[in-house]
Amino acid sequence: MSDLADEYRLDYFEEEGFQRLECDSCGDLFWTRDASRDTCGEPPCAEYGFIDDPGFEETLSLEEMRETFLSFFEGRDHGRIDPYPVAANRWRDDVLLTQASIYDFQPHVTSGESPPPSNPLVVSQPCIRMQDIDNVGKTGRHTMAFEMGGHHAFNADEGSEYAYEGKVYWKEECVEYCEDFFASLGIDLEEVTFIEDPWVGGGNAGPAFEVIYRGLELATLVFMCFEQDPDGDYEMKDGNTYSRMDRQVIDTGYGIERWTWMSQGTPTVYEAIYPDMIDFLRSNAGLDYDDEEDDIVHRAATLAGHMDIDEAEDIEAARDNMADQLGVSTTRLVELMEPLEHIYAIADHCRTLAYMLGDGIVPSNVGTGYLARMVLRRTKRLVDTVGVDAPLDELVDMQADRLGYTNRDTIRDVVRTEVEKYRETLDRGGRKVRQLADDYAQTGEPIPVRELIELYDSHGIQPDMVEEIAAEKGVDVDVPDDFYGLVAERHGGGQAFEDDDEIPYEDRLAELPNTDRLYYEDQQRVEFEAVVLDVFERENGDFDVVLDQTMFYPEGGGQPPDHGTISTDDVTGNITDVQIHDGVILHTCDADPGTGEFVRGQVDAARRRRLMRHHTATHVVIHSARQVLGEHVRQAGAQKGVDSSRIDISHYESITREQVKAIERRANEIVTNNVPVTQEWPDRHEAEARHGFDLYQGGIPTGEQIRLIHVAEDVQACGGTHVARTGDMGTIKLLNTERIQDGVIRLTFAAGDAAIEATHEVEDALYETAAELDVSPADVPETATRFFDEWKARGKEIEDLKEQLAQARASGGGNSEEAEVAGTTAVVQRIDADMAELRAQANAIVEQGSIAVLGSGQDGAQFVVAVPDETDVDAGEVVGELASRVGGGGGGPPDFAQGGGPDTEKLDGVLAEAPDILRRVANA
RNA sequence: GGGCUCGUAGAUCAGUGGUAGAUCGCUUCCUUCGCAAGGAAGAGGCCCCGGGUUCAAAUCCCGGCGAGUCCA
Repeated sequence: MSDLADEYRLDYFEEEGFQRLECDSCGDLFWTRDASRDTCGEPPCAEYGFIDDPGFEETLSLEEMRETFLSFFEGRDHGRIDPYPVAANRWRDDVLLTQASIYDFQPHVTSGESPPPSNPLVVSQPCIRMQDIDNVGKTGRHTMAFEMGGHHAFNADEGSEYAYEGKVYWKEECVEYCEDFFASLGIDLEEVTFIEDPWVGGGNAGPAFEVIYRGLELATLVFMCFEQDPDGDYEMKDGNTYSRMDRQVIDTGYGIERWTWMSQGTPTVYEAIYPDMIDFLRSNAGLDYDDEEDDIVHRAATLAGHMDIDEAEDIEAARDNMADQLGVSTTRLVELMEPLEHIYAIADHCRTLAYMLGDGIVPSNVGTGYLARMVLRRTKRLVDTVGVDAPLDELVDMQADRLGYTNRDTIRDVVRTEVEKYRETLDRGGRKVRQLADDYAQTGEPIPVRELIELYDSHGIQPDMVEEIAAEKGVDVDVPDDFYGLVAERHGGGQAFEDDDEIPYEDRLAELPNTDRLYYEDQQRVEFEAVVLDVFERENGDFDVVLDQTMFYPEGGGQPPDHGTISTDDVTGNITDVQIHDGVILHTCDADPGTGEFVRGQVDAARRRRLMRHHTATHVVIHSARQVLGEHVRQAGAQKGVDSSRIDISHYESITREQVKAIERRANEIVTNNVPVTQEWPDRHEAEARHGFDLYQGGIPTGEQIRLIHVAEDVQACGGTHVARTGDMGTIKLLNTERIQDGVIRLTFAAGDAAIEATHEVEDALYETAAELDVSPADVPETATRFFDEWKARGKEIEDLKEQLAQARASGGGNSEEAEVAGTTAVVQRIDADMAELRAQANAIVEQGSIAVLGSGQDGAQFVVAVPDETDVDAGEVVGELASRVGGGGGGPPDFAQGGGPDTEKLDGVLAEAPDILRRVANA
């Protein structure tokens, strides 16, 4: 095993007279110019040393700090690039949110597949880290939303075949840049420490420094140069072994907020970065502190570094400790600090929401939408707790305004919709808990944990809300410490792994050249000639054929593969599937054309035309949906087909019929305008700069160049095949909309002849209905309503008549037998009617004070037995006896029972025995 | 992507195999100059849809649709 220690021995440190020391308090190793230092300088080993005593020469706002950082590095040959969205899933599929500036360049740049937009480069990247959520407001330094300033350099060994090559700069230069930047802000470099803190993440690793100044970590310098390798020489803190790779990436993170805070020396970072919002919230919540109280708050701020819930094992103990040092009671400290902490958190969470919603995330119960929902609900709770009297959409808007978002109306609309949904959930939850509390109030037992878990997991009701409501009803609640652990347990741990499509002949494929993709050269052509490069026999007897070039479109981007034939002079084979693997296209064929043969290919033109129409229509539909519903609409999945296609879009409400029509109108306008559909292959960074990340509606392509499809003013990165002009689609028809998740709507549509076919189906159904009702199609809805109303009225009338008939029969005899049982008259009667009528009849007889035993031969043999009050005969038992004789069963309460069986022919005989049975039961 | 919960009168819900209920709201009448309130009577249900089990399903089972919620 190699030691990482050597990695930290820099010539720069040597030349500048640095010492490598060990922290007296935590034992971490660090580098410093000041040989007399005892500690590493980071809390909890030290306290904040800049509160009310700014650490830089100048006081800077967040905006000024960002600009200072960017222009410093720009002036040192770093290309300045625009920040990426906070929704990282817009350009990569392995994470949800952007958590660091290096995310912008993963995975394609860090892997060497694509070149960086500039090398070296500098960026100030908005990030969101949900894992810090509990620390926000408490430590004074943690924020969920923040800007990470990063200067990055991508190095690759000479001769390696990456999109970049050679050395830009490495550790020595990086540390020097960092120190120069500090120096440019006028600080004494003697006070800075570099703590050795190896970094591991996402299969890569490397040495790294945490850069500390006056108790605050201001930057992290990561030197990514290892990759996971079971035979590697370096064992890292995650327990895995790593080996050196042929790329070296400089990954730095400068907390722009913290640098701003350092320059101002305010009690917390929040007051430094959005002072106006903090002022607004404080005065709105009525938090006016006098000088003495203010003094406590300020002094507490210097100690707040200890509040980190990751570090401090017990937040209570940390508070006691602080109160002790400040000479006030813990209660008083909490009383002063807690409302402030809430306000800080509100400001931060609103900024987080502004980022998320501004980037088009729609609250939902899945993915990033769920995270947005969680943050919003938490924020709403804080706002209510601390007593801020302003609508949440206004608070989020303050941040959206500050951050310069242009879609502020949509953001507010989304927040209002979501707050309303939350209110309904709380209402529903409140009712549910009250009901439950009433139940337990009766028994006097506390509400059990089982119920609490159910309330939270299935209904989203927090245990503290249950406690609150239960307390009103005087019911105890026992919330266990490991509550959320118990919830997790209920979900089980099983994680299904998806099988990668392994190809048995992967090695041979790797040696074949990439197939020439003729379908990009001329998307309208369906015939071509090619040479067979290789043939692989599949297990089921089919063959996978590799050609030097092909017109067949392989499955991809939601577009199914082409079908068709390939033929030599001797053999013709049907192509049933086409797949692409690392640039090599496999044609699944039911015949073997023979390696080296010359083949003619013929694509199934009708199928392909339909797929192309649907693919272009997909672009047109999402473009129209964005125009009708708003810019936040984004593709959340799509599947093209031959008869219809579907596209899932993000949207926060269900879509109205009017909106569907508007989308359809807009889409067909584009069709009617008959504009050309064009493709181009620009450099990916150039394309991103020109069109933004909305390009990637259908997924993230790889490579230096990406293919763009232009349809009218719509531009999307897309690998599919398209019609030449929009008019070729003929027409676009939306067939259905459904809400497949909260916040995700599925639009099903058809284009061209498929649209006509789909319309015919709907019309056929309507015309058949109209013919059946004998009215014109336009009158169908009205007629259906009338029929339904009449049907209901008749049902009531029949019920009424049955009642009357029963009364009449009961008083007018009929074919009934009478017998004396238990001092009462028993009426035994056969009426071949349904159960409802039998019941009505039985009730009528009982009202006259007699026992009723009724049988029906309609629909098998059925009985109803009813007994007047205070007559000692169990109707249930009687029915049981009767029913068992016709091969069935029955039962019911003692005064009214029903039953039956299949043997209808025995009915009369059984009814004749009824008086005997009644007597037997009465005597029992 | 997975787990869980729920669909019954206009609203909120009870009913967990055996005659579909409560509260509020609604209609009419009584009391009142009128309103609020009170009293009396009444209307209002494809028990989400489709299959299955059963003599019998709102109730149990399966599938679908719709809503909610927790987690990745």
